[in-house]
Amino acid sequence: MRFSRLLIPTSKEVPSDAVLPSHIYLLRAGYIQSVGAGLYNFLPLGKRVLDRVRAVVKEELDRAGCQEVDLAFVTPAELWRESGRFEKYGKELLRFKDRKENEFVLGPTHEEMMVNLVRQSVKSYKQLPLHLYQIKTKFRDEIRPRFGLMRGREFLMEDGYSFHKDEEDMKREFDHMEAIYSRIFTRLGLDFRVVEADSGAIGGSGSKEFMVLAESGEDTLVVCDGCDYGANIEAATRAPKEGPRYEEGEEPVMSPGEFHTPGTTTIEALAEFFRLDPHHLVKAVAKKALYDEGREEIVLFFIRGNDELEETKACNAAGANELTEVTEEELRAAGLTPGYMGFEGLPEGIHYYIDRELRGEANLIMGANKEEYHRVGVQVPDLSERFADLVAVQEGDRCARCGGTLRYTKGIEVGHIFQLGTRYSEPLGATFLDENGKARPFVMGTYGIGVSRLLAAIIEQHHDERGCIWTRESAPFAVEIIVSNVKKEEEREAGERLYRQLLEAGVEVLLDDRTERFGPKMSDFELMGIPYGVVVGKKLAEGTVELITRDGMVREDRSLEEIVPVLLERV
RNA sequence: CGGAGUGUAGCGCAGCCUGGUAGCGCACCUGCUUUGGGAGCAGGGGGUCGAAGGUUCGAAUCCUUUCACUCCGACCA
Repeated sequence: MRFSRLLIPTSKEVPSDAVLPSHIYLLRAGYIQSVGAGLYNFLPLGKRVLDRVRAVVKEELDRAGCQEVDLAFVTPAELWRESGRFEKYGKELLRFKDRKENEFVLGPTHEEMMVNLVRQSVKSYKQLPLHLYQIKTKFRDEIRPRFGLMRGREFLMEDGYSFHKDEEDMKREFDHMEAIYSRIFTRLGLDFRVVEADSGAIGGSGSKEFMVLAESGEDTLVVCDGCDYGANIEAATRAPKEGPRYEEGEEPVMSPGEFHTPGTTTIEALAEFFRLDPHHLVKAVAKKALYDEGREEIVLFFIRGNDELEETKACNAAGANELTEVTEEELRAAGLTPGYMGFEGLPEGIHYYIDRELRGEANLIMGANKEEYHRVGVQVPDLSERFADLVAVQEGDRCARCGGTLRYTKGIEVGHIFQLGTRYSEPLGATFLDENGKARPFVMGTYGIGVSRLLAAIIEQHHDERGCIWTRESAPFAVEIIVSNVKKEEEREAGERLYRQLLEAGVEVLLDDRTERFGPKMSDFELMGIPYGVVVGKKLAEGTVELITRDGMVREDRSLEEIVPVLLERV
């Protein structure tokens, strides 16, 4: 295509609200245009990249035996009520009514729709397994959209759903999709890691996330330097934390009892007061848990003094939709004693959970539920239903698998696969007849790739101070021919000739035939990030052109005869 | 949802305090010159100043209401 005819509104100005390289460059290079909070238009260049990325996803999925479908974007609210997610999904669901006052939502994900489709058309185990997917716009009314394509409200997502006769076959497909997704991200040139994850609002048992490693990622990952363990902080586990080492006979031993501890409402103050490592102290974290139909209650979480509460884990333990902050006044109103709370002697009816690493521990200090008093020599009773994994893995903790050291790193979530089980098929009454003619709910898996987010992820990982650097399978064009001065007949003609040759060879090529000077053309080339550039200019007199590899801006002179074969070899 | 801030030409901004003909840079159009790193000169087009109401002889400017957007936090496949 000809640059002079393409709508590529590049800009020198850095958009004031953009901070991430991907956001800045995609806007400046004319890939996308902002239209509102979390809403973007894809301009010709952006659309080309989107189509290429989408094509890679489609090609791999089709080859893996998945079937593409396209479901309605507007979905009846009734389906969401059936699955129980109308409430649980919360404010992210954009709801509205049609002229007949029927309620609808814009699809943020399509489990309900897909189960509905399958329950109407699949009746026998002979039709299983079945994997259907679509690549479609989704809408989630995010609380705070930001970072351009990274977290938009409207975005393009590949969502796949597999249906199986049993757990075992579902797990087979889950592993299969892990391999397929890995192929997709590898083809797109991404450095990523597959990590264990929390299942969030989608539900289900096991889930894994595909994380593109980048400083600007919004997710914190825990990785092991000794093995290939990796997990989202929300789901990461560790070997039980070891306490401080003491000399023989130096370990703290306390006889049970209450102790007057004025002014020790924080762990630091308490550790100071007893001259003890916080490892021996029990921290109480209070949260307000929100449930369906607006029900809310105060829940307490007890963890070690040197640990931090991991909210997602805590939320799962409490079975709540959401946890929010609770004020000191609310705590007192519930009969609690902020700063001095412990799990013994709590008022009736207060729900609490204890971190599983505290099970069986003794010689602890914890609040006595009495102003200015702590209990010492506490032994944790075996209340099996109270224990849960509640704490955030910290840097330096030990790996549960190999004992190696755990570290944090940042990642961009570009894919997520779930072992769903019967989470949706059961409430929606989606069943098939097995070999014995018995009705059983489908066992499901669900899989998602953030296609538009991938554009941002690719740029986050592949850019320099001048602009984008697209990878081979994501680039809007493979080659850009830069005619240095189109008013020079010989340069223009040589450029045109090269352009025709590459087109005939089937190369996606962009010809910069604008009357601009050399400077702006080079800057635009660098900003847009097309992998290869060919400068037709000065050196034409010697029968050579300049081949530029965008990644690293490596320049080499090539004769007019060899330039086409050389390019064909590389793209 | 809490805190802060911004809405003036396509983009980035000044003007507002102290009311009196709506400006600057970039971009755009025309002409000439220039052409290997975001050119120069000359001329030109474009804005119901986010919206509604009020005060006033007169409102971008003061007052009230409202909408939108952004940032920080909480939150979030």
